[in-house]
Amino acid sequence: MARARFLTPELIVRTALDVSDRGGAETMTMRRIAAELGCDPMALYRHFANREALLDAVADLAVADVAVPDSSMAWDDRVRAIGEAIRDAALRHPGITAHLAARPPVGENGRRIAAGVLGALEAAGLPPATAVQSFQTLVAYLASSLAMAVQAGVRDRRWEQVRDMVNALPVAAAPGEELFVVGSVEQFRFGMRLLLAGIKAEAAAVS
Amino acid sequence: MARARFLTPELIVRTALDVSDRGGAETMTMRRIAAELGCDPMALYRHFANREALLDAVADLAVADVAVPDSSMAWDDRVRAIGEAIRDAALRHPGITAHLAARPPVGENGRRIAAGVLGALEAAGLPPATAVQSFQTLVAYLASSLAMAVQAGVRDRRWEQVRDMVNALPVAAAPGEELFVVGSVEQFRFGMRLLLAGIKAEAAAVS
DNA sequence: ACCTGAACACCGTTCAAGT
DNA sequence: ACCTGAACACCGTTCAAGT
Repeated sequence: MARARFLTPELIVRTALDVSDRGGAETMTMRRIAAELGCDPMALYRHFANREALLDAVADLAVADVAVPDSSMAWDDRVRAIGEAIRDAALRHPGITAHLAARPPVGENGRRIAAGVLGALEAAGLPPATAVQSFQTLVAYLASSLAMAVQAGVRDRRWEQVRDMVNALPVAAAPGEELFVVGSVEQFRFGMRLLLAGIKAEAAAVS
Repeated sequence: MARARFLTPELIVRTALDVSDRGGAETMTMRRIAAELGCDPMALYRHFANREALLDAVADLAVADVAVPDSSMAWDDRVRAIGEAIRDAALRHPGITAHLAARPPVGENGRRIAAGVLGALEAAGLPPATAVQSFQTLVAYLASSLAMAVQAGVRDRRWEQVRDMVNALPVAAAPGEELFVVGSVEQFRFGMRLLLAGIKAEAAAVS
């Protein structure tokens, strides 16, 4: 093995995301990533303080290809588009989604996307303080939705318990089962609709 | 040590929550819980299939004292009250909150609370399918909010990065910093307000 | 029937050493 | 300057054995 300093943060992060894409969250260990790179586990600590810092960078990379629409698009369509793009990114990289959901990424891409959402909310006519609060609410909803979408995607006995519990709730009349699927796109869009309606009400109250 | 079968699921779960309350999530290991009980780690596996199953039970116990208001209370006040009670429970048991947020509890208490929320949503005049979708949206929002409330509560250098990122977002005018606090009660209530406004709009569209 | 103990196959990370 | 290797202090869980 060449001893040249071939190790860069970018290469480590890309390799870690690769490992996670192939084997899931639990395979993304310092030892496994190092093995993939052909280096000693401890070499990674030259570039990241610890495992969490590395996972932060991986989470930010996972949302790298989330596009932020420009202001020619209506503000609510912008928010919807960004939300769907983040959800798609999470489904493409399920192994890092739990980390993504647990802590909003504060790296380059996280900040870029956050600025896009906040811009849309200000275009909605919200005063800055309300825009930031709405932004935070959207982040909270998104985070859980990503995690749920991924968990619903894997065939998981444990997650089916949640779906079964929701289906067993006492409702007056039983609609089609497809509506009850936890983590589905339809469910995701319904939640976005509620939040956007709430934001519109805030904007209307101001103007 | 007495060899009598003193070990029960209830005692194990209560002890685990105790350990978590005192030392946080990372101290809640099979080995540590067993040490606290004065038994062998493997004795726990006689009552729980694995660590995840045990944590599920601990999460359900953590929301045991969340009260569900009866139907004399207005439906939206009921939803708000349950939300705040769950948030309070999470803050009282921060060590299990990440698990609680990652997977809605499907135990006795989880089902009881779920039925309470769903009852309130039907009282709002939503048709069953919409009520279930609204319920799921509330669960998603709540889950993230709990995790964020707990993370904001601990003095955590990493979490401060998130707050700093939000504060650094380009807004037209800078409001008071207290509005920007990620995980605050005010922020939590604002999100509930958005969702309840959205649910009211759904109910109005039906009637 | 219920609990134990040793063992397996891992972890993240520290520290002293190599080149 | 950068990487290595052994070691530390842990994990969850399997399996065969004890009483």
